[in-house]
Amino acid sequence: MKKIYLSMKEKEPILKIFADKVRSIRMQKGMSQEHLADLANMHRTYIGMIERAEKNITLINIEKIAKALEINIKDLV
Amino acid sequence: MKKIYLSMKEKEPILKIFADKVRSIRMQKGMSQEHLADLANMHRTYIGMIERAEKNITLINIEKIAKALEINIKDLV
DNA sequence: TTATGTGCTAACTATAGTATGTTGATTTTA
DNA sequence: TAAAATCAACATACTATAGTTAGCACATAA
Repeated sequence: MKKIYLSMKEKEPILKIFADKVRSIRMQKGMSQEHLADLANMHRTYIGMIERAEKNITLINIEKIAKALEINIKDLV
Repeated sequence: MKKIYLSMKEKEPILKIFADKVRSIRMQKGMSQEHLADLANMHRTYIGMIERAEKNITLINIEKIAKALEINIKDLV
């Protein structure tokens, strides 16, 4: 039997808000997804998934991204 | 072979901060873990784990707890 | 063309989320 | 004060999904 992986296809509003903030702040800083990923010690494609609101990110990773973007966590939620 | 479940034994600072905020706001409102769990549509023991900083909570659940406590997400992070 | 940036599928491993049950401490009430 | 009820810690253990990665497609730029 084939497993199906949807992972957040329906785009929870809170994830969409988070996603948009990450993307807009990253672009403001002229940073590529890959560069942000390196700074946050994450994988390029994971940042992509976050910015497409496809993953329900955990608090520890929210903090990692905030640090990489040099902003306060509060400004991401 | 026996599986070992440690789940966040080392208490990440960010989780501890979150945990303490949930607990203090919950107690300020004279609410039991069980009552908060009901309001947030979660299990009693899960709230306990969060308040002991044993789980790396996801953004959707952060929002659920904030709503149950009638506060802004920003005040939890 | 070659390099850079992103989207997207797929698949795997680690762990978050859910739940049951026991213990012990404190509070309430009979 | 004994019993009953309430509250929370903690040990398991299962299932769902977050986290990580490889690889291909398709732009646009240089």
